[in-house]
Amino acid sequence: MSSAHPALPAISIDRASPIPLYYQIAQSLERAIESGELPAGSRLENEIALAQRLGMSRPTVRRAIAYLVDRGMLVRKRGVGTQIASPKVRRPIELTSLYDDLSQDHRQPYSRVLGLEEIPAPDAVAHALGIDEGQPVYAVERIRYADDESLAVMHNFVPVNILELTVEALERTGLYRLLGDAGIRLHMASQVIGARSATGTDARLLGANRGDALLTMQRTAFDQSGRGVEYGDHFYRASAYSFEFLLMAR
Amino acid sequence: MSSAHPALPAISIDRASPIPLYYQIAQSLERAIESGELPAGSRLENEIALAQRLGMSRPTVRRAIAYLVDRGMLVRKRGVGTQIASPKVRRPIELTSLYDDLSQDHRQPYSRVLGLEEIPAPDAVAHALGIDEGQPVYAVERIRYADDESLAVMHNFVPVNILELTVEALERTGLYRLLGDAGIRLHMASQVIGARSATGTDARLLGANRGDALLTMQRTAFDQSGRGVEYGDHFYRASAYSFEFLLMAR
DNA sequence: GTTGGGCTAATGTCCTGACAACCGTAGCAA
DNA sequence: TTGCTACGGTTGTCAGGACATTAGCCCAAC
Repeated sequence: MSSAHPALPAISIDRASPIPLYYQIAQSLERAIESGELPAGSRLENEIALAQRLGMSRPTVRRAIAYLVDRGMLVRKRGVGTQIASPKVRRPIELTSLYDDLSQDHRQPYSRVLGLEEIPAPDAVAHALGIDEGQPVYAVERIRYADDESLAVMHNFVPVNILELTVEALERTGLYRLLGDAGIRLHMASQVIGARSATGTDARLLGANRGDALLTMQRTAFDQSGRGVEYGDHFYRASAYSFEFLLMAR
Repeated sequence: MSSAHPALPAISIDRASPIPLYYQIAQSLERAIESGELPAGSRLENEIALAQRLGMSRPTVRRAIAYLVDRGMLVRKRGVGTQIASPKVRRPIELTSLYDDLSQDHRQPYSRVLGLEEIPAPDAVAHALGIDEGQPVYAVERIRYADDESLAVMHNFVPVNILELTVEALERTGLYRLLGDAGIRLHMASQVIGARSATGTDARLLGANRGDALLTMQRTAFDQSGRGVEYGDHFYRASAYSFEFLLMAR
């Protein structure tokens, strides 16, 4: 039941811009899809026609489309055409989302720094980050609150040569923002998620009860060159927190 | 410290094969990397040289490299070159892994089917899958064991028009294998992971104790056209199970 | 009614060629 | 010694073309 006449989205291209043409096309299409100008399920123009209409080559248009297919916004079927994917599947995966999804809620996130020191990397941390044992790392202990309710206890380890950490900066903007500001772009993260019951110490830190269910996560984040940038070991009040994310096949 | 003379991996190409050239190159390179012929950190030949040596065009070689960069096996830096990524970051994300990672262990997985029936889709299930409420779906309840130890209780819902389910098939090969055999290729999955304490019923099913920490997961899986294929609501003994996976940025 | 062939339209693969942008380094000049 | 510049090497972008492969449809033949 897709429309027989594919809509012709308005695509503005600036050939003088340093932004690559394929990326400009992709963004224009993305906007048209998000705005509903190209409704889910409808067909996109075929590559040849689109290329001609925009006055550029087919490979460039193909690359733009491939980019959007890769993030799940479009679906291509050989011999058939290209369709706009359903909104359900459109969400991109964000590395930071596991961390900072709070700020997208209406709740006000806040982190209190319990401790910040420079220590030789413990074995487990060094191994995860791929650095030598004993190399100096920052060790940070924080409690995360949302609306005065304690949510999580977070332990982070960052090699000192990555960036400089201060209590003020950590409480102001959060660790991942600081990494980004230092020019470190995260590429992938290895995660382990589990659960356990709260010990007395856990409970006291979180203001919870002994035996309450906790959600635990260990994560190692790598930058684009594969260098280990941060190792974290956290636990969350299960009654107040859950992880939500998309996994892509392959 | 990368080698000044990049190694020249043996790459066998069959131009008569229906397998795309870029994919043949990518697989050859992948084998060379996995085997250690191309050690982590070493530099790859530059695109031009590689293309000439293989007797094919630069775009084809570029596509092969892009494929491997995308799955984290290679790291490219403009103006510098292409390096083999560290093994830590090399593992691809597998949708099935959250399900079937047990078989990669030495432990013997086994699922017992407690119930299999055809029911009208409950609201939550229909909403997750993007189908109309009341549409017929299979409802499966299973217990997963590993070495006679109960691990998880799994509830799955699959639209009946996707494939035919039987108790025998489910106990023989597992749901995801059945979906694959039916020609359904999973594309992405939305997941929510949380934790809670076991109720009396939970404990009885799992052979655990009331109040034990449980790891919970709800997942909706979509095929390549964005069609909802399976919804699952599971809980695991936290002492025996954890989720491990890689997240890629973007 | 069913099957099979052929046509059409669309995406998939691959080629050649050209230029741009970027990184590191070597060399030169202040 | 320090800082700037120029250059070589490498990946990034884009054009235009050719042919292959696939899915869906219509229609003829059985």
